[in-house]
Amino acid sequence: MSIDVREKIITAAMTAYAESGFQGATTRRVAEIAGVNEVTIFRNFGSKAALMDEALFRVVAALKIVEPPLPTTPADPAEELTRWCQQFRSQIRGSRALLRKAMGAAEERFHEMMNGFEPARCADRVLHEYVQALVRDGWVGAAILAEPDRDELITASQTMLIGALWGDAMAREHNDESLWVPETRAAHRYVQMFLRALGVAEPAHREAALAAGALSTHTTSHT
Amino acid sequence: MSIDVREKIITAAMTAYAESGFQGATTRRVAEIAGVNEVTIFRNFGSKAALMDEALFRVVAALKIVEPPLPTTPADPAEELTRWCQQFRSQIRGSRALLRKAMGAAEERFHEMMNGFEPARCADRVLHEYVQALVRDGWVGAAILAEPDRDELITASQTMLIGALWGDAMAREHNDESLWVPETRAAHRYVQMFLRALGVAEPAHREAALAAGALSTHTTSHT
DNA sequence: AGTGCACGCAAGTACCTACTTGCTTGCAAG
DNA sequence: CTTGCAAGCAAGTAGGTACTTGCGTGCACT
Repeated sequence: MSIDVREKIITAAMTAYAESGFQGATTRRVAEIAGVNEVTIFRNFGSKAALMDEALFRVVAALKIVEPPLPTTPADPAEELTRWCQQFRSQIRGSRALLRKAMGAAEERFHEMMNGFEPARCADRVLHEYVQALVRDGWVGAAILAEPDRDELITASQTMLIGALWGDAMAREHNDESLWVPETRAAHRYVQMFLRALGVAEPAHREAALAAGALSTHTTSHT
Repeated sequence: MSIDVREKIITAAMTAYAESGFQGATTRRVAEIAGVNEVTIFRNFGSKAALMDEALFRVVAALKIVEPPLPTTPADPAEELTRWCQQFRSQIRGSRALLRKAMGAAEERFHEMMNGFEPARCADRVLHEYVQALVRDGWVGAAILAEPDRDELITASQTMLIGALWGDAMAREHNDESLWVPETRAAHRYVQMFLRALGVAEPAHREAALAAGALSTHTTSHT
């Protein structure tokens, strides 16, 4: 049974789908790319829709979970977030062609899949938890904390960071180069502005601030 | 010739395209929606591709230009940007279904169209100019201006704002509600955090700062 | 009244699609 | 050696697609 015919077919389906979308990814083309007879597809998956569903599921699964995840207690926000954002961005970018098609063509299925994963491990949730930890551990600036609408402001900044990463991964080639930060430094810059908006200080400054103020790091560590 | 058959067909094409994409928008369905015979489509546009091209062109054109544009000299950044962002967001949102399909299916054509407009009036350019004006007129905080990479940081914050608006318009329904700022206040919040990241003060505070410093508003008004 | 013109209608062409059927071939375990 | 299973191959089915052709019909202008 060669190595595994199913695997070859699925990756071929991903390729074809990324090139031409669901309707454009003919069973003939998929078979050709996989180096397999067309009937083998139907014997293995039953129908084209079932095959594409499985292929799409895998892509979305690989997309939604960023490894390694953000730590539960921040130590160096700028460094940790930059690494995480770079990883997230490159995951999206790796499947951007397929994602563009799937967002439009398989709207219903795509929606289900995006919501159908263990939420706690999904990228946006992980970021949300991390930012909550930043607030809890006294990283966030007093100016933000004093705002009556601070929760909405924090949520907005998360949306902006995730939006920047998606936009960068998906639309960079659709716009003039001068409107983008060079790819190698992009994630770093987004994180810098994100932290600046939240008033998150450098680790050194935070130590000083915590020592001066009445707060201690470990009082809020449970619950 | 009724009112105008071409118009009816084009709007029908948009509807069908938004529902089912290029391949899914059958000439039969378009004809049915328009209340027109199928052959009339071919007599008027020659081919399905030509029709869809024209429909897509109109949508992209209406999308890329935000009216009213941002002023050339900022007076109240928070107010002006919020209004503009709300408008931009709702323009995207109005065509979000169609855009999702077009981004995937008509990738090549979509790319050409997005780049094919008078650049000076396009949304991202307009924002860019406005931010340059903010810097020029002394709105931006000293902390940012002191950074050696300030240009990249400013570019990054623009990307984040535009990314947030696109993400909000396109993906709001794909995620848990708790991860989003309520629709009515969303644009306002993005702008707040955008200005905070750039260190842009309230108009009142700026007056004071300008009076205290050596800068005057009109010295840098040309070139 | 008469002359175009734009549209409706019915039918048809050529092609591509997902999916099926019946049979052959190779290969691995008993 | 034989049995069974997974894949290849060739041909076919039923249906949908863009697009064409030929003809009838109503309406606007002169």
